Amino acid sequence: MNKTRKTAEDNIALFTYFNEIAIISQLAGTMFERSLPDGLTSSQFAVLNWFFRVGDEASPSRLATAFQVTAGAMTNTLKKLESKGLIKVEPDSSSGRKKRVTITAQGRRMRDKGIASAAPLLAEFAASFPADTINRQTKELQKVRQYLDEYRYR
Amino acid sequence: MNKTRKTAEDNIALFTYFNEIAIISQLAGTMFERSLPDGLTSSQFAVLNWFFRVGDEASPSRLATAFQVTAGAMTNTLKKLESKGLIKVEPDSSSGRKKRVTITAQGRRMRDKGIASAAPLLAEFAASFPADTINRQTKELQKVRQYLDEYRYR
DNA sequence: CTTAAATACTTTAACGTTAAACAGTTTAAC
DNA sequence: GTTAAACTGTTTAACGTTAAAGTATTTAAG
Repeated sequence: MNKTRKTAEDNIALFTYFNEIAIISQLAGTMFERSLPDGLTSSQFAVLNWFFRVGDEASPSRLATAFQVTAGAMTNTLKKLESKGLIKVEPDSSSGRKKRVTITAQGRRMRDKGIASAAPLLAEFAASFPADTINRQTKELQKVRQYLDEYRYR
Repeated sequence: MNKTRKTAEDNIALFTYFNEIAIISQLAGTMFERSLPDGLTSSQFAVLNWFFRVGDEASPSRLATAFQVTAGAMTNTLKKLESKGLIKVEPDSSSGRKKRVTITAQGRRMRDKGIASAAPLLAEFAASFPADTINRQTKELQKVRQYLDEYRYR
């Protein structure tokens, strides 16, 4: 088998790999979003959950970086959340171009409600896929993510 | 550690897992699409490549199923491909509601050009991630995909 | 100081997707 | 034969995203 041939096969394998990832992303995203309450989207929930996981305060750009979306996309998500009263967006006293984003009490309740709504879905999934299997795969995926993330800015 | 606590941790692990997948899907999709020639999108390329991988003839619904998109999305993709002369869409003589989709010679050339354009990207990736590692992960991802696919129609 | 560059965020247009409504065709039951 | 259900594909509106242009602010260089 010559080198060209091998490369061609590798390419097919990589297409398959990324195709599986794309389909899982799409199916899981749609299913998860449907399980959320009050028309909450995955993006919106992710932001609410960020406050639970990471901290009480954020800037739009920090959130955009955390979720790997453009600043424009985050502006849009934050607007929706703010109009629902789930977050508060204020000018940041430390800098006139920054904004200070915080979660409201209502936002915290919505995050908990989201967790509860999605729980059955996640529990069923967890029953089919052991936690340690998923955690191992997560570590492997993180390496791929990190690679792509660095490649992107070369 | 009680059961409720464990479930909460599992949920966080699953969020992380699906979040990694979503971000990889987005980054890889964007990067790959940028590497494609003549404004070809990932979806369009995927259809052209399907003809190479699977067979010479398809129906819109078969392609929609293969790529897990709605029929409407496939209609849109096929229209674009047809307007570029990369595929041919005809009525299917075997059934009045089906259509018969085939790739043109130009479409085959575009598929090859797409492969060539994306090759450097893929080669660099392949250099960082051994083929057998990727193939093992693909198998694991396929199980997850299959699960979601079945769950979806329950 | 002045000014150019970098930073933070918003706005707009374009794109691909979904869901839902729709039209035409085939299948199957009676 | 008639008719209801299932199937195949299209159209439309809405949505979240990106890229690019734009506004406002801060930083840094001269």
